[in-house]
Amino acid sequence: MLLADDEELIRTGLRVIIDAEADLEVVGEAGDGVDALEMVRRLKPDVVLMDVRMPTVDGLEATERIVSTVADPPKILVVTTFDNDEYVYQALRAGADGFLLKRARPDRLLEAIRVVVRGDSLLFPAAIRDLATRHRGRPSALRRAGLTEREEQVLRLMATGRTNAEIAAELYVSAETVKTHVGNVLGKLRVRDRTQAVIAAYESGFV
Amino acid sequence: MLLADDEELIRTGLRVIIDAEADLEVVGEAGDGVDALEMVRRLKPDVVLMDVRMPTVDGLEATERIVSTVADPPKILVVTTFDNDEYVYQALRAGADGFLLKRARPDRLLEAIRVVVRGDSLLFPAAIRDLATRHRGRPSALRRAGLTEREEQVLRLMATGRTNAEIAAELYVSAETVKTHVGNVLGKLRVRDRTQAVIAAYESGFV
DNA sequence: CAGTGTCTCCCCCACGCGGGGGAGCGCGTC
DNA sequence: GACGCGCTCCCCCGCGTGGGGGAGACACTG
Repeated sequence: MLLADDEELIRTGLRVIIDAEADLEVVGEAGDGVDALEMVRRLKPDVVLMDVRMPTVDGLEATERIVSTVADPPKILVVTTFDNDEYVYQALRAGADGFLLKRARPDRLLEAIRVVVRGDSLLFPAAIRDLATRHRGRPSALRRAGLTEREEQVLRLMATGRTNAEIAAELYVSAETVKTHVGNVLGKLRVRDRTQAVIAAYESGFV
Repeated sequence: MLLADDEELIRTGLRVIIDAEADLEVVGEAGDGVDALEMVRRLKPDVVLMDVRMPTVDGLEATERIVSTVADPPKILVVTTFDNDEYVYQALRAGADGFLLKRARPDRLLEAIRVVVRGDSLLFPAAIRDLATRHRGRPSALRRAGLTEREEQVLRLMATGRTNAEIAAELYVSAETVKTHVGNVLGKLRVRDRTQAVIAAYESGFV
């Protein structure tokens, strides 16, 4: 396992916790993203505990580079301090295998590591759930907006970046008809323009 | 624990697996969303295994209703058949505590249940990860688009649904300046209009 | 049967938006 | 100092967009 964190104190703490386990072993420590990438290539660890905020290259960028450039990349657990951290999704999109809070209890930390090592699963700490669900309530808003089937179709096509003319061609109707549907969607969603409608669609998980 | 699935075969299979465990007990079975909601109110289970596709009210809607209307709601594990199921995010946003594939091995299923019961954690099966990371590669596209700091600011404000004039007011610059930045953003992201730019921002995890 | 709702199409009009061009300023680099 | 670059501001122009109005066809329901 490789530890990547710019604070030595954190690295030491993690090392103590991890080395106490018979089945886990720390093979190296990196202080920034560049070091992390280099050490991954050289030491070929099976797991990396990756801090987000680091000098030179942050943990997200490092994760992305590792996943996209290293053959048979290690499992990467992104570790961060704040539970309201907006990096969660970005971490997963960058190719991380898991996400964890630094203040998690050691047994949870070890469990997360084992889960990631063993299978290919993601373990989310509790507080992170809020990030996934922070937009709750709103889907109902969109759901209860009472969009008709046609209006939903149009909204979906709007959310692909199409113009009214393109939507019209896609649905085999006139552009005027699409305009009507779009207008109805905007009214029902109580938004000003198509951009806000698309945002509402994304925020509510509609797309 | 409550099982909610429209296929009796599935319910039976789950019941057999679960009842074999000493610490887990199935207290009821629901065949659709309405039943599930009613039984949650009546039986007050601590966990619900919720299928997505069900008659009357689907599992997502049922989850949302339970979470938003039941006092002290049970933990809800959404169970689905397909690993390319786009319902994952919607499930989490609806308030589900976890997501699981039906074809998961029984021990994984039981582990997921225990994780959800014990703490408040989310367990993602492997294939689900692709959903979180399906837009990978693209963030780099956006990242490598070479947006300047100001352009990033403008893009973020665009992604909140603001007009150029509002962005201008927010940044204390003229609307013409904002137009220039917007134009640069569109060019660098290779998109046609602000709606597509916002979509790109969402798809790449920029927001 | 009448009423409601949805989908379809049309008109006019104001305006935000994006594309084209140019231009000055401050900054750091070579 | 020259140069590149980012930020700022301005012009004109075409057009997609959204708001206002109306209207006919069809299906479903009370």
